[in-house]
Amino acid sequence: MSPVSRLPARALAPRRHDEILRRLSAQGSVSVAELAEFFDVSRETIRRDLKLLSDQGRLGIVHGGAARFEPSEPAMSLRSQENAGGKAAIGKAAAGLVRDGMVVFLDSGTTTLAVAQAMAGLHDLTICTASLKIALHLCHVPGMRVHMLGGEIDPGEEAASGIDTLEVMARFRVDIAFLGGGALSPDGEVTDFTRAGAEQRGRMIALAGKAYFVLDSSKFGKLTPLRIPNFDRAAGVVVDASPEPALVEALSQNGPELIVATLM
Amino acid sequence: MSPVSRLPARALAPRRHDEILRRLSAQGSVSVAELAEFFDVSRETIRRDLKLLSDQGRLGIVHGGAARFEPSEPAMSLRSQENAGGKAAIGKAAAGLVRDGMVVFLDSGTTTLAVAQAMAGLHDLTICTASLKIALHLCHVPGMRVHMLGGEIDPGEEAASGIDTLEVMARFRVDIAFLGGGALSPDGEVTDFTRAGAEQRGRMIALAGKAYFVLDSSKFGKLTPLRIPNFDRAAGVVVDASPEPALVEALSQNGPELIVATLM
DNA sequence: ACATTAACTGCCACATATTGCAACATCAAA
DNA sequence: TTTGATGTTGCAATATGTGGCAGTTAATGT
Repeated sequence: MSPVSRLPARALAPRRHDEILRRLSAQGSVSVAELAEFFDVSRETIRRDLKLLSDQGRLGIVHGGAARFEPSEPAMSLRSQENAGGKAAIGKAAAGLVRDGMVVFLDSGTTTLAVAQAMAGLHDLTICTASLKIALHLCHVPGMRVHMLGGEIDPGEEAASGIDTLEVMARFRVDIAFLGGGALSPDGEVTDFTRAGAEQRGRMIALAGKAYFVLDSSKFGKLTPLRIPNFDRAAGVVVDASPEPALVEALSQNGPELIVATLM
Repeated sequence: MSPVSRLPARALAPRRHDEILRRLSAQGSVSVAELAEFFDVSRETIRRDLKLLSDQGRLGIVHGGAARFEPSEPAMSLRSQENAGGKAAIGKAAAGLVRDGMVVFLDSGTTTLAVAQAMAGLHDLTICTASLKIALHLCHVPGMRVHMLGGEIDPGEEAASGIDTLEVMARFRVDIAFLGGGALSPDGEVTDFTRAGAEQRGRMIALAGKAYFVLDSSKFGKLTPLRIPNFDRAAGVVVDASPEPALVEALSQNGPELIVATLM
């Protein structure tokens, strides 16, 4: 019988392996049938791939597919934080705004860390961050290039800041930025604790194609002293619960879109 | 589409190499067939191009094409467990060379991480490092200022490297530096795996008041391809077991002092 | 400008690797 | 136990890799 028609462009073996590992870290498990269809190869080929990766100790084979060994270690660091569910929802919604191939800036903070963890399923991203934990986490996700911004480390944030950070940041062409913040003030603006932080975030709004703030609901009532420059030019604010109507109204006047994320 | 993507039917060799690398960094992998058709040259020619670029260490060849270089090395988390006792001894001895108030450079690697952990008792240090884990660990130790060097993150090392790293590094006045290495060769020199690594370490020897290599005994017999510039100007080599007499002799001829650390 | 040299390229033959197919063994759930 | 899906293995087909060789092209020196 004549062999099946060969597709002109076929994924190279290592490409498949990367994708398999990426799906694993995103979904926790993969099935042979699903992968075979996705790559348009036979199931045997997929099984051979899985066997190979299993021999390298990078996954475990189960009947019907494969599963990862370490049950999401990253989630651990999040669970210790408060409002973990809300942050996860924000992370998922934020990751949904990202397209393959983009250059992404991730600010420091626990909410942006949740965004980082939700991006495991995406391809070919260039990540630019000043956060040690985000860099450490994302550098192990296949197909992501991580650029760490250098500078003095702030122990509270576990992130770099200062002259070097600002300087190098400006050299990136950033498609989308996710920024943290100190509070969502009653007049519909995101505000910050420190002068340096507000300045850095304002700068990033100007640099990035689109800039989103990610804030969980614990930041709603609060007041912090510094407004963020260029706030009206931000693309949106992603939150995990709907704020008071007055706040929503005020925010809509300012410009940025309000995105309320829910768990599924 | 990018305006760069149009090329004459036939391009000179260096032009092809540029385009290949461009596609590689954009797509993660390239196939021989696809490139041959695009440049309108034979597959052999493309393979020769890839071989050349591979010899320069700029990509990795796989069956059917080439992929971005990600040598599937044993993860750092695995390596750190090997010879833990020896590394701890080295760390303690190395920390003993540091005085309060110094500016300390710490290279990436598992042995230098042990040095970082052993420095907990010291005060008023300024730490300069490219390693994410070292920065994350030391930033929580009271009385230490940590400066993270930025750059592209190498997943295997969990550390920054590249242009930005070298550039910023040079701005520090470093009192003492602790460097890793790939191997301690039989002729009494420390050698390295990669061009970039050797260059960065050689640069640091020149910059630091005193530079010490820290190498555990598993690195003794090995051979790696690149010598480290300025090695004779290093202050010493800290190890956890006495190497063969011939190696000791060779090392003493080269200059650096040999320091054998023991667990007490 | 000319000649010489070195490098590049394509073609060929042969070695190797990857993949799909088919037959058979195993597993898991009803 | 039955049944459908999944895993395993040998084999053949196709794609890819390698080295030698000859023709061509670019680079260099005179």
